[in-house]
Amino acid sequence: MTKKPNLKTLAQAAGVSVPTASQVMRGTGRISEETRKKVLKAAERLHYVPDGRAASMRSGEKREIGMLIHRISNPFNAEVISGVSDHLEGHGYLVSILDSRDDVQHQKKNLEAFIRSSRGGLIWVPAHDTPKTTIDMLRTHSIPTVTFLRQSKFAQFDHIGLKNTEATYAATRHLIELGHRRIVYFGGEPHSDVRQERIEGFKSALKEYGIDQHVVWDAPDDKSSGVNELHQLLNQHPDTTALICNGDMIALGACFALQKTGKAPGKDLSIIGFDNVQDAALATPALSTISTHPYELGTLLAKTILDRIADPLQPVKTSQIETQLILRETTAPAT
Amino acid sequence: MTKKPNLKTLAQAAGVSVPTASQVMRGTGRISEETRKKVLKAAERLHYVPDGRAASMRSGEKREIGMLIHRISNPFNAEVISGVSDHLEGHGYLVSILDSRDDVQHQKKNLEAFIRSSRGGLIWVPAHDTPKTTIDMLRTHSIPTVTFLRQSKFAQFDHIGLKNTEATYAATRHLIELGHRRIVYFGGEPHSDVRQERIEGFKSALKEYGIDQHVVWDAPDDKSSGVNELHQLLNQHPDTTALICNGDMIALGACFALQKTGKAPGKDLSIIGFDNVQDAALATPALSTISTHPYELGTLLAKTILDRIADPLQPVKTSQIETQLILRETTAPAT
DNA sequence: TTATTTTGATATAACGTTATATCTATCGTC
DNA sequence: GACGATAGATATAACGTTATATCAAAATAA
Repeated sequence: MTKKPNLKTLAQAAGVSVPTASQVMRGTGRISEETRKKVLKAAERLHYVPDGRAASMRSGEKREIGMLIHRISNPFNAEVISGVSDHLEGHGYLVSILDSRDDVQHQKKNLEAFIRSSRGGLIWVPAHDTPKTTIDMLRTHSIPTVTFLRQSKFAQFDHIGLKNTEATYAATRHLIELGHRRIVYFGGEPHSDVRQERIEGFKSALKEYGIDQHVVWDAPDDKSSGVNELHQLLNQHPDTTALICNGDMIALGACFALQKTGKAPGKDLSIIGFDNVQDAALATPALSTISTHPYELGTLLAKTILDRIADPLQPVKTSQIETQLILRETTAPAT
Repeated sequence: MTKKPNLKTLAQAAGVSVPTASQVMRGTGRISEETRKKVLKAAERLHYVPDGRAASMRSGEKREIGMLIHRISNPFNAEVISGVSDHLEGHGYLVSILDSRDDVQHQKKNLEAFIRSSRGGLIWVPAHDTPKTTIDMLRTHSIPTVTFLRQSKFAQFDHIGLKNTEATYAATRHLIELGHRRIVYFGGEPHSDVRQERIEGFKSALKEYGIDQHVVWDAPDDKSSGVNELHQLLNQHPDTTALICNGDMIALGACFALQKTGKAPGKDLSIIGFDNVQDAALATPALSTISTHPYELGTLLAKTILDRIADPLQPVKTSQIETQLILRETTAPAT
């Protein structure tokens, strides 16, 4: 077992000085073709790879971007990650992912380790109820940060969100024009800001059509929750004819629960999801939903953090991604 | 904007020397209670956080473990990640994830960056057809590595896999005992070793019962592929009565395609999946499948890499996780 | 008492890079 | 042939830690 080669080893093997070897490896400085070849050959032979820690410490450059997100297995997030990675890898960055599991304790631990590891930037979905102390920690270390989906109450970071209010407004309006009057907003956590924006659009469409009553039903955003909660919802509000859901998974769960009781999504209850996950199109019946553009969101995130790194003092930027109402088989005129 | 504090700043603020400050922060050495408090107070005030790069470079310790996996959005992998993280965070490690997308180019880039960043260890699902050069790169830098699910042909790493052969043997045998004779192995890439192991079990069960003919059908492991490929499969082999699938997603896709033609999974065609993802239980009809234990797999991975880091020269270890046949509604006696 | 150990701190060097300054040939110019 | 300019290399210091050796003062032992 030979020891790991470093610049000194490499320089000796190539018969040059350490700075020269360094310059060859980085392609900087004035170097003759002859010595360049000598060094590269030696590097090849020794399998030399520079130590990023030392390089980063000395130069101040940080070529690693971290993403800290709430659910790594969420297919929407996976698409975002692809968008971010494709763009940043093209700029010579390594993108690594941390999973907070939407838990502030995990998140804090991860962020502490993150700060210690001195990465170049953070692309972040803050966990629900992220405390001010966590934000302060980030701010004092002035790490270039971009949030997405969820925004922090306590600080101004660059942010990219979805046009949540517009999306649910359009969806609700569509249902109303189909003749629905008893529409329920189904799913999501009470404290979620994103959800609050969506409920905003929901309510304003109802109001516009003179429908005063509105029902909002809290429930976790997963499939089994959709299955379990639907019956209680229908028990308590039996005149419901349509659902705007906080996510596709809970919407699909609701479809499933409905079918179990012999009723048909679309025919007996109109349902609209949110996210347009792959399963939405493949379900029976196919789920009407709101489509977002996660890959483009990822690309935009990458550009935004590069801008922020390039100029840390520029004013904070915020943008919103367009959404699109996709009508499939779970929406139909009210009977 | 004040500059980032370092040990020197901290030591000055506390009125002690740099090594003393360092020792207080790490809780090592002989320190009086009085100076300890002084330093900790100053650290609090300055929001001091040590620079992990410098610490790691000097001490040789690497407190970050990377996972490089083929599909970050796969729910099975997400569970594995949870198991790994829970265990390793308890030992003071940061776990970060890289996504190779099962593409050898992406994988190579990621590994190069990984080596540069000098992490403490790698937990890895090698991409399909990973070339020898990639393995060589890893070996020459002697990074503690554990593979899971897929094993490398070119090198001996610690490895944790599933009892693939046993699993499909048991599943196939169950189908045969239900009276099925025309069973097809459905899904997976031709070059996959994992799949090869599963086909092994499939074939040996058939052989044991004197069934010579066996059909293996190649197809990507996702839902839409299951939808698209099923009809061609049934066209070419119309006497098929049961399917052993390479994954739950393709199995669910097959169920969907079958239902579209008015046939019933279980009744008209028995289907067994692999993985026991959440959707398997929630589907209609509920999918019979093979259950694995991803969280336990993660825990075992964490323990294995810690052992390897503690003693890099110990002999290579390999283990297999038990599987379990879960019978739901898509398996029934042959008619 | 003197010698010896223990306590609590510090001085110094090292990890592997890169930025900056410096140095020596060689070149072109007049 | 003297001059400055330039090409191509190198010496030195610095990034922020921690390991090791050292040191003075206090405590203990002989």
